[in-house]
Amino acid sequence: MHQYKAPQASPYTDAPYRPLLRLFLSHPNPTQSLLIFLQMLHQCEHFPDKFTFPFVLNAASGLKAFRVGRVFHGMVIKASLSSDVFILNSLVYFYGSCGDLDLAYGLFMKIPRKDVVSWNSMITAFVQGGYPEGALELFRGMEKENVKPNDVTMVGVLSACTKKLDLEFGRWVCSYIERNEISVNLTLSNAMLDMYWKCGGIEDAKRLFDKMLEKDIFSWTPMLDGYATLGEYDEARHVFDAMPCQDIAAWNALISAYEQNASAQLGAMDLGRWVHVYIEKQGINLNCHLMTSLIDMYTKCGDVEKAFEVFYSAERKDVFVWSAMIGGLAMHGRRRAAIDLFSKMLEAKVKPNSVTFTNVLCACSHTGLVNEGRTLFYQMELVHGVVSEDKRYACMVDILGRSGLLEEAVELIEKMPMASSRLLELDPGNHGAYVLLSNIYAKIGKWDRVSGLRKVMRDSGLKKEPGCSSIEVNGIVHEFLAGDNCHPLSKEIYSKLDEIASRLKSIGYVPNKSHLLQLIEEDNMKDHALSLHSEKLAIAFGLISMAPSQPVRVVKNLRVCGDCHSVTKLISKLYVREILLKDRYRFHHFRGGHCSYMDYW
DNA sequence: GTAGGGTTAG
Repeated sequence: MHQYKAPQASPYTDAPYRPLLRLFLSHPNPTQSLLIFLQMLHQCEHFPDKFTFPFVLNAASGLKAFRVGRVFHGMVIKASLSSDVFILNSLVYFYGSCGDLDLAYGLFMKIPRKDVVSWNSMITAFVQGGYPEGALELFRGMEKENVKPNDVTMVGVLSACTKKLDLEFGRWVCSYIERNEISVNLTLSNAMLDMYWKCGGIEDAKRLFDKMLEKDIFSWTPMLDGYATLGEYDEARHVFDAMPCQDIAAWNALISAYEQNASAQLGAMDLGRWVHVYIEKQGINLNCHLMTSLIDMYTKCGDVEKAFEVFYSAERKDVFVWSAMIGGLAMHGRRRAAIDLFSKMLEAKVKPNSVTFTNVLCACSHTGLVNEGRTLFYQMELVHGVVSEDKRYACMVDILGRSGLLEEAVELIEKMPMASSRLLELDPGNHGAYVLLSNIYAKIGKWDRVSGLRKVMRDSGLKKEPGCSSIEVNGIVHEFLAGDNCHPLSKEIYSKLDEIASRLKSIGYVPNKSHLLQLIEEDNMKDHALSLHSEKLAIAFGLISMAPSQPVRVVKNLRVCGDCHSVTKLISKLYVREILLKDRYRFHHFRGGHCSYMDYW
């Protein structure tokens, strides 16, 4: 309908500018790319053509800039380019990146002649959007439509297997790749490797890794991560030494693996130190991220001084570094130090966030600094503009409850913007707030509220984790559940517990059964089972199997109960033992009949 | 010109 025009004169081509645009749009910073693009739209008379939109959409995908991408989609339609398969594929990928799977899928379905990239874009969108089943269904759909999958397809499919932890199907995919002679490049090998590790095909992973001729950081990191997660720290160290270069991701993989592993908090301390020394030796730049991980690791392993060393060595400290150190001090009952550090943070003009407040409130909560806690709580919003969240309300309620200010605690609960019935919606996986509220209600005798809360928990299918304690003896981690008699030395452990009980009785100790919190957390237990809590089993095992000079280090997944706390204090005196007990919230250091937490268990 | 792998702090 239009007469022919030279390309540079047509409003629908940017051909003269394309090389320049491409250069700008491949800029590592997509914001810059988009700004340059928008500037060009304003300044030149040419309208972007079909070769430019994929670049532009890519930049929007990288930024997850939904509204910007929507505008581009509109421009595509206006320019009658909405049947171009390249642009459609980019749009599918764009909507997927923004997490809108419905829009992505709707568009995908409307692509008249889908090519393999269309399928791959949609498969990737499903995998990255947390819907691996959809990805696998599409893979089957491709077969039906006779579209031949390529190596990129297989990366997506393997990624879906990894998300589903489906080793069997993952293995089938690997054999499919072989049968169909799909070219296996480094990326695909790495995807296979990751799938094997994450799905538990450890031997397959090792075999594949040994067979690989070419390896990069994406091949090494899963190996490192795999061994560290398995607790095979010697192997992890070998892998690390063999790595041609160790980047920040590798370090983080290693450090976060320790934290997720229960034994990490007990026995991996040596490796943790080694990691730190290695980082220093290699002259790796300790960024704030890594610094935070190290501080966290040291405090979780019980070495506050080492954490302090890291903290003070930092030239620049962001809010994460400060918060981690404050949290670490709180965890160890170093209340003054935690509060002083918070003041220093304010002096350093670092703006506290909600986590900082939670941590500093925890320091008050653990050790009964009721006035400081109250002041901070009310300053938080007024002075610092941090909005209260349920976690911090919980801390404040805890402070008041522990100090016997039950009326004030109840008042605060009533005033909470989120009523107790809404707590589940806020944080469905966390029943800590329930336990706390139950505890408060129980203390003031509001039993109807307690049973009401328990009903909500039961109805919502909130599973109570069973209490479990671990102890490392001679490099082996032993785990105990409450009332457990699976351990080979079970008989000896129970006779040690009997001995402990009679020695405690002889000095006039009466078991404390009033710890309702624990009855709620471990409610399968009856009162008479109080003496069988997992931490007591672990401590008894430590006493019979370790040299008297060695401190007994126990890690419990839940909060330690009041009776166990009192008993452990007495054991530390009667048996002249140093006992370190790490529970879900804090680090108790028992020595000579005292705990670093005093009477605040 | 479009699609792909590890890490992501309290």
